[in-house]
Amino acid sequence: MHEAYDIQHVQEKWLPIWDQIQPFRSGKADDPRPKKYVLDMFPYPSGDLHMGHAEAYALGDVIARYWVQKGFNVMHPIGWDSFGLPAENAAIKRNSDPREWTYENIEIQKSSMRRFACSFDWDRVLHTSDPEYYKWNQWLFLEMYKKGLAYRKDAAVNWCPTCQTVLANEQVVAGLCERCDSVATKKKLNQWYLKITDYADRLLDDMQQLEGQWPEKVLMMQRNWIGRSIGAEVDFAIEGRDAPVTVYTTRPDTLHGATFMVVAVDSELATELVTGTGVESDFAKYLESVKAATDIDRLATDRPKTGIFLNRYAINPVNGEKIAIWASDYVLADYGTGAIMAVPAHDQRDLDFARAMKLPVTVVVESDEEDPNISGVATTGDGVMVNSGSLNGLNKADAINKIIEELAGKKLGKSAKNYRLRDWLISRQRFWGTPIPIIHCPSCGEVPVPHDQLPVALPSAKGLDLKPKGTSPLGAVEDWVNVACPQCGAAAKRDADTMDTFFDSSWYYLRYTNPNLSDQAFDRKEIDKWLPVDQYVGGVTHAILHLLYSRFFTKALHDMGYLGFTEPFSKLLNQGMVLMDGSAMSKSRGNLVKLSDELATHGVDAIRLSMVFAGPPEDDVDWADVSPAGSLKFLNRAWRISGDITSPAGCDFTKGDLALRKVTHKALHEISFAVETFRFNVAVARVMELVNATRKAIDSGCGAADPAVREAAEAIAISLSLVAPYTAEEMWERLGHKPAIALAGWPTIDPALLAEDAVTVILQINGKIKDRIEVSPNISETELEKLAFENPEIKAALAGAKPSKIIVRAPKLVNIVL
RNA sequence: GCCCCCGUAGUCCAAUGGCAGAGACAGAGGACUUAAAAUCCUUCCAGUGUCGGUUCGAGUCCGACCGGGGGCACCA
Repeated sequence: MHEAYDIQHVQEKWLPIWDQIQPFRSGKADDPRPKKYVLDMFPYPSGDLHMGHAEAYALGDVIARYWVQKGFNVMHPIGWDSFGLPAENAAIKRNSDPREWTYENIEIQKSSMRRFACSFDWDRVLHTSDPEYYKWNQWLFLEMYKKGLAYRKDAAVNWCPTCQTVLANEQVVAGLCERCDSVATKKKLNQWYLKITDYADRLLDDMQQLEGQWPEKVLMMQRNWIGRSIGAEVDFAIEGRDAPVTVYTTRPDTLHGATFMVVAVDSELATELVTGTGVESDFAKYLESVKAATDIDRLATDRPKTGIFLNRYAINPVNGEKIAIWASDYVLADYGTGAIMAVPAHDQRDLDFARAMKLPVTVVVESDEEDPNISGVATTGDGVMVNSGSLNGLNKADAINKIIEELAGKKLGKSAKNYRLRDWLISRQRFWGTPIPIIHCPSCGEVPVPHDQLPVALPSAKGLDLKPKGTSPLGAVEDWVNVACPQCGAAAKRDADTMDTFFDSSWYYLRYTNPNLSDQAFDRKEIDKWLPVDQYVGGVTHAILHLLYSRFFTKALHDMGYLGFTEPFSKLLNQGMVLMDGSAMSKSRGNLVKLSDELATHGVDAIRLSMVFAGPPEDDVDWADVSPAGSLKFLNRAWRISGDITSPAGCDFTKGDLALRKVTHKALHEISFAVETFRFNVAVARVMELVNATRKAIDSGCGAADPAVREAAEAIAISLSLVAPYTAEEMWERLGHKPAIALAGWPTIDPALLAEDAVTVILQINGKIKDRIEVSPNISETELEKLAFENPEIKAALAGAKPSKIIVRAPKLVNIVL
């Protein structure tokens, strides 16, 4: 019988020893190693860890442990994103305080992480629901308030009728609440916003720094989300109104083709324009019907155009034509100026509207395509300007430049930019979040809570009705909400809303530098030492929200003088999801795989290895495709080698078998390269090869006593320590070393051992392989060419024919072209 | 509708423009065993979605199409 190691025993054996050694503490002041900040996205404490966590932390650990082996002072912290709705919902169900559920779950996850052998620095833990943390949320909010980055406004906001709270734009997905999939509605409310739009250009332009360091997909998603558009603003005089109406257009070149104007029906402008026209009641009816429609209705792509003529006219500034003003819901009140010039010939939406309302269509760009009047298809491409006065004959780009110049000269327009990005709504009408540190005073208005009164702590939820009812439960806590105004002392009320939890996670990576600091959010000296994050690891689900907000916070803090950098995460790795049979795991789907079951059956190392080896880290892992049993088999195979070694620890490797030494050094070299380029699956494959080669050397080669075999075994153990820490530690002990292998150090690679003695050269004729020859890797091109022509196969194939071209790539191939 | 990514054995996946197969899963056969498990060894299988181009040479670069996935979407 072949021995196999006892997984559970090995796990229990090493955990207390590692607790003692603490190989991953990064807080020592005199640490001479260069720094590396490796960060895993922190979890939400929603019960025990699941398969997705296991994948994410297995991958993050490969990176963190690799850099430790390479001699870096790695900060690899963990914390909990512990405010949020699930805790509140659980509290409602259990009739308890959200704190109980939250901190219970944190303890459960913490002990699972320890067992999973995550290389976290347990001295740097934070929870966003601790008053010591959210105090600094409040401080940060007030700093932003001072700078005008936090402000209140009335607006129609997204509202989830089930969660009974407002939602950020980013939290409405296809018209549904991202959390509970209820149809989101609109509600007019006075709410707190952060002015992220002030940073739109920098959020876009700074992505240059991230090119090649972040997944292209994420950069693309952020670009799409910010949605910068470049165009012009044009003033249209309005009959019977002193001030003109400004429209935004990306196609000022088509201004001569503007045959009507459309204003957003739900804009103040529309209401103002309709007043006194006699169509007020029809307008009101239309507005009501639009308001009744949900976002779902609005998103229907083939929805017919609707609208109402406002019985008023604008004057086209370039040709003096009187054009009708309509109100419609296809123009958005909160984008651009809420009013557009309609050019039906060259914009499909305008054309659809014109055809529905029987409005004129004037072609001003001539192209090969059919007249939109006939085809019903707007021509949106480039062409030659016609019917456009001074622009006639120009192409699109030239016409845009010229018209903007002309309009600017007459003070009728200018170039302009617009963004799809909107300001970030952060008020939430829920209990389990950071209270907004503002006091509303009847005479002083909004008053910030003075710094020495922070944190504004959450009261106990005891006896509180947390059920969603549209206003914050905090408003009902009399002795909490009623306070004296810090300015005039009069009776005033606290703002009862709490902050979006994305606020909490937008700066937590700064706090890890000293999570226990009590007089500041963070210490600039520590920040300068550790930040920016060298490697961020997390799911692509946060590609827009969390990453965009964090980038915004970093830039805002930079501008306030608190940070010396403008991008928080230098490198980003997005791991894929763990699926089962092709779809996301869920209880209702019946394809849930429990992490605890998998760990009990196969052990921590085999599960970690399976996650890492399943494929490229960015790809989804289908658990149906992986074999944890196979992983365990391999680990046993590797472990057995450590027991076969008969040479003493510390023996001289240079006396070992040269062939195996070369294999070992080449493997180490390739494993390093694969890890640094995130091809962890390839790195594992290389370790497997090394194990196979070592097995062969022991059984039928140089034998177990050869120092090269020990060298190989130690290389295997150290490589495996990135993925399978228990097995690696066990091997290390059997090899006669003391723990922890995590600190063993990456073996030094001897470049001389990477050089091949002989390489195979391919000999081709017309790209077809005729023969292979062994040559020295240092062979010159002329020498190689000579050898090729001396080769019998080549000679035979050539049969005296004269080559027209000879390609020599020493020491790889010779291709003779006839 | 606009934009992005991906198509390699039965499966998951490797391959700085240079021998398509590194590694694994599954399958088949064998060794060991009274037998099984475990272990070890051997082995089968595709020519890279399709068509065209660039090149001495294309899985890799370019173009079109087909298929799959994703982002944005009445954003003027």
